[in-house]
Parts: sequence; C-alpha cells; structure tokens
Amino acid sequence: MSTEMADPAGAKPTLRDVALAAGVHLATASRALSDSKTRPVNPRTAALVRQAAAKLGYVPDQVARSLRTHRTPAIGVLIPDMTNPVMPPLVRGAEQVLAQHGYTTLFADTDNDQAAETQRLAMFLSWRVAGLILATARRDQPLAPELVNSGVPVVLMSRKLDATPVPSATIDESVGIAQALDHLIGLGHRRIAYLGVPLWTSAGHERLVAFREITRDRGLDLPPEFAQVCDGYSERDGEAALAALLARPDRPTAVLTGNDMMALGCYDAIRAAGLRCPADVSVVGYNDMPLTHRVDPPLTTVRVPYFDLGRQAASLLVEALDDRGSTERSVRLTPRLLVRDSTAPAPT
Amino acid sequence: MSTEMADPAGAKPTLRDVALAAGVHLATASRALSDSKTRPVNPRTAALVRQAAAKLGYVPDQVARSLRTHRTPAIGVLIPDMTNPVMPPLVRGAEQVLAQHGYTTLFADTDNDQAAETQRLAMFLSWRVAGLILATARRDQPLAPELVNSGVPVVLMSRKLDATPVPSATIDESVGIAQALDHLIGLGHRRIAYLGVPLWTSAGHERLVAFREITRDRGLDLPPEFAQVCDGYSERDGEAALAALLARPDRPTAVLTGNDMMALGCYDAIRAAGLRCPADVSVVGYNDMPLTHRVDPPLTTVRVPYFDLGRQAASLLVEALDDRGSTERSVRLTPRLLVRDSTAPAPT
DNA sequence: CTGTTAGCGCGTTCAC
DNA sequence: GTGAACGCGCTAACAG
Repeated sequence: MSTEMADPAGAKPTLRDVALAAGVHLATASRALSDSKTRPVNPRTAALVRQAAAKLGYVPDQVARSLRTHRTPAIGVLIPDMTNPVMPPLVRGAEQVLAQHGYTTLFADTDNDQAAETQRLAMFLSWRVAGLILATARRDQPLAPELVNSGVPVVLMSRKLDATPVPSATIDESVGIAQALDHLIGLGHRRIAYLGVPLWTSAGHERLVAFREITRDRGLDLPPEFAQVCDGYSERDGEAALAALLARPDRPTAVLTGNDMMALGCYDAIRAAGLRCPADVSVVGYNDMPLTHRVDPPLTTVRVPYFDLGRQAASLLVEALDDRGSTERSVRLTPRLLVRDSTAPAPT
Repeated sequence: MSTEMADPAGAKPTLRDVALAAGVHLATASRALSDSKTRPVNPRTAALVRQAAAKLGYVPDQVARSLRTHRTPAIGVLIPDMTNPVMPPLVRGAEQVLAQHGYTTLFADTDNDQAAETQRLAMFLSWRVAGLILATARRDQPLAPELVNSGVPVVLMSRKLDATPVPSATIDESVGIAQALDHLIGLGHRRIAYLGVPLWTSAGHERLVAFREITRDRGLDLPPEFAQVCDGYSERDGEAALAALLARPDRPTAVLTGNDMMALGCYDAIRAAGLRCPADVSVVGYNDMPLTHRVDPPLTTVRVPYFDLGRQAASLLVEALDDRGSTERSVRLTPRLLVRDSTAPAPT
C-alpha cells in the first residue's frame, strides 16, 4: 500500500509535515507561521509555508506549544451556579473578551459546593492556566492557599473579599440602593424595609450596609427589624420576611429586596395580607432578571450591567497578564434604577 | 544566596522534585501518583511519594502529560448564546458529568455568529480536545469539514442535523406538541394556531411538522395560515403573528407557540384585540423558562428537561470516548406539559 | 516491583 | 536570512 500522499483523514499533520511540504526547515516553518519578531523570515517563503499549512489542514498543537513556552493561553472561570440569572451574562461577557485576546475559557460550575470548587480549581491549575476569574468568592473566605502560592493571577467577578485585596470587577451597590431609596422617598415613603440576600457575598453585605447608611443619612428613623437579611434567595424567603413585617402596626409602605425573586415573593405576602402592590405597598427588586417586566405588576428594580461586568473582569485579567502583574487594579460599575409599576406614592 | 530549600513560593515543583524528595526514581513517582494499572507499585513507596507530593504542593502538569499521552482530557462546548434561557441548564448539566469523568470543559459562546464559531472551533481543535459538544448546529448546515476530518468525536446538544447522522441528545418534540394539542382539544378547542420559532434548528422544524401531523391526525381542519413560523424568537414576533390571526373572522381560540417569549407576546396581541386570555384565547408556551409561573396569567407551557439533556449529551460523549467510538448512539428525552392558567375551555 | 531510556510537538538558542 | 540541536514535563516502553 503506497501512502505517499498527504493524509487528510489520517494523523494530524505536524509542523514538520508542513516544513517538508514547503521545502523548508522545521524552524523556518515555525517562524513563518508565528511571524516571529526577533527572527524575520522571507515573505516569499513565509507565503509558501502558509500555503502548505493550509493545504495540509495544519493546526498548531497548543499543548506542545504551551509546554515549550510555559505560557498557556487559557483562563479558568469558576461559577457558583449557572442557574442564577446573573451568571449567564457575566460568563458571556468574560468569554467574549478572553477569546478576543486569544484565550480559551475553561469553565466550571461548582454548584455552590466547596469540594467541587476545590476539585475544579485543581483541574484548572493542572492545566497551568494563565489566570483565573472567580465568581464564587465568599466575603469571609480567603483565597485557597494552593491558589495564592500558585502565583496565578486572579480576578474576582461580581464579588469581593473582606480581608484580602484581590482585583475585582464589581458594582457600586450603594448607588443602586441610593437610587431605589431616593425614588421611594420621593414618592413620599418613610417606612421602608430592606429584605436582603445572605451576607456571605460582598454584594449582599454592601447592600445591607448601604441601606442602613443611606436611610440614616436621609433622616429615616427605622426600627431595626426593617433592615433584615433572609436565609436564602427565593420567593419564599422574601414572602416570609415581608409577611412578618406586614403584621406589625407600623408596617412598611415600601420594601426593597436584595434580588428580584424575593421581590416577587413580596407580591405574595402583600396579597396574602389583603393589601395591594403598589397601592398599599411599593416593591423594588434588584438585578432586573429576565421577565420581571412581565410580572404583575411590572417590577421596579435595579438593573445591574452584568454583561459589562464580565467583560471588565476579563479585561482586568488580560491587562494584568500583559503588564506582568503591574496593574493590580479593580473596577466598579454603576447600576441604574429601572422604574416600572410596582412603586407608587405612599398611601396617606 | 543559598537556595537549597524547597521553594513553595518559587517555581512549581516538578515530578522530578517529588521523586527526589521521596528518594525514588522519576518513573516510579509517576506510577505512584497515577496508580498505573499495568505497572503496580509498592503501596509503601506509593504512600511515600504521595506524601512528598503533598508536602511540596505538587500539581501534575496536564500540558506535559497530554503531549506525552496524546490524550487531552478536555471537551469543547459551543453555545450559540448564553442569554437564551435554555442554555444555562444545558451547560451546567454537561459540565457536571464531564468533570465527574475527569474532563475539563472548554467553553465558548459564539453569539450566533459564524465567524466566531469558526474561530472558537479552531481554538478547541488546537487544544486537541478529546471531544466536542455543539449546541450551535443548524439543520441545513453540515459539520465543518475541518471538524469532520479532524476525527474528533462530536455530540449535538438539543439540536440535530438533517443530512448527517451525528450522535445527539434531543427531546421528542412531537410528544410536547401532542400533549399541548391534546390538552387544548380536551378543552374543546378546534381552531388552534401554531406560531413557531425559526426553522433553522431541528427543534423548530420538528415542532412545526409535529403540529401539522398531529392536528391532521386529530381531525382538525385548519387553514394553512394557522401553522406558521415567525422570523425571530421575541415577544414582538409572537405578538405580530397572533395579531394578524386575531383579525380574521375565523380567529383561533387557542395558540401554541414555539417558545415562551412568543407566548407572552401573544398575551399582548390578545389584550390589544380587546380579548382576554384565557377566557377568549388560550395560550401554550414552550420551554418553561424562569418566571413563566409569575406572569399574568401564569403560562401553561411545555417543560423541557434541559439539565438532563446536558447531562445526557456529555454522557454520550464520555461513553464514545471510552468505547473508542463504537457506540455512536443518540438519546431522546421527553418533555411534559405543565398546565397553568393561560388555558381554559374554548369559548362557545 | 523499580530503574533506564527515549521522545511526544514545538519554540528557541545558537551557529552558519 | 536559514539550519541544527536541545529541552519543556511527563509517560511508555523495555530491561533488571
């Protein structure tokens, strides 16, 4: 069986095959394809090599290249749960700029599980990723030691750490809370409650702190129970918390929640108490997840630019990778209140 | 500067360092850590090696390993758009079983763009991925030639190809359509319309075909305009299509749509026509995206097990990889109608 | 059971 | 400008 022909269906062509076909040396082919700055190559031969490569369907072996160069153009992205509606735009944004810069995105969903996170992190590290984007960070939990002394650059996405200063792309939660509060106050509300998401994320914590500070700032004198944190993120959590508050004689006339699901749960509590939204109680959500414009009533909520946040997180990392770790800065984006129909003037 | 000590903060320890520390040969250390089946190693020395590895913080270099073994435990996952609510559970499911089997997930969002897809595919191929999961397939568009003669196993997720038989994990669309139709027919509806999603996905095509077949089967005599396909996937697309139908003297009393967004657009058309849902017109959606239970009225829709679909797609691929490509089978899951409040008995 | 040796595919340092 | 040699970190052979 004579097999003198190039075998498009057989083994993958290697750089040597390309060099052979182009009638040049291996090293020349290498330089031609990666147009080496240090060792320029004759344009004519370069064209020849490129032609041969195309003809053979040559695809450079990233694995071999990485081993040689000790640079792996791959970034690990760790997500706590893709089902969380804020995650898809985050990931989409990150992947977009990473690909733009030639990086491949290694993806993992940890399902909010510590063991899963450790396992995925080890995977990423064994791939010698050039950097890591973490959307899984908990405020109180420092970066894993194996991570810090691996020396791999890390950027936190939509999260921050309390103690350790790690570059991050986050939003200014106080702006979102302030806009929501001022909207409500402008509508004449004075008894405003906050039902927060859990505090183990920086976002959750900052929203609560912002609520406390800004209400004090605006001269609102609220009972401490009016600023509380729920156990979870669900409609049921929001419903239960508001139900308790509505039973009070000094019940709130408006409620601001840490996410949209809880806001929708508030709808249920209001209805169950024989009240109406927004006539009796105004509701403001957070995140502007899909379809919140279609619920009844359409939800007033704080829109967070998650897609941009993902892009920024990736940009930060790419920058750091280029500048050899000089610019370890963070970025902070601004959310914007979206007024719909779940807020109305305070009842008199 | 004497640097005789192990440097946990310096260069990554290599297998040789581990072997040295454990007082064994490089190859022995290799076998100990990957407990090679073919070449068993003394449990005592194995423990020694493992201990040394742990102490040094050794992380095996997957890049070097892949170069040597010609096996890259990485799977590329190509997604058309993470913003599409069906995608997150798909990806989550796939990543979960891939990680379970030791595979790293390479992720890319093509933004429904051909050029982006080509670029990402080239990336994946250059990484010598062991397999590919594609959620981007278009019915009429065969697999890219560079892909087919790369020989990399491919599984299609939630999509199929018309001409080429590629293993896939999909759902049985005819079951979903049949359940929806029988529900409507049971409610006394006879004039039922279908407003489909575009036909370039197998799912879109199969839903339309199923609608036509089943309505004929059930003896419904529908004008051809009652089964139509919209240009896009949005609320506006659904609204416009239904508005035209509602203007007819023989307007439908029920409408089934190719996705949930279009179903919600139908709500708008119904309201604009001075009619009510479900009293005058019943609506059934498709996919059961988040919050469809909270819209007004809560949407009756076909729930599709996307998370399982993702798991199955990955399982299919892992199987094929184990069996060396012997079992090139496909899998078909079953959707289930979720009856809520957007459907009611036909008006008399 | 363990040590020895060779080389995966590529980029880079030297010589020419 | 181009050719030759070397080695990245690891595992598959083959001895011993």
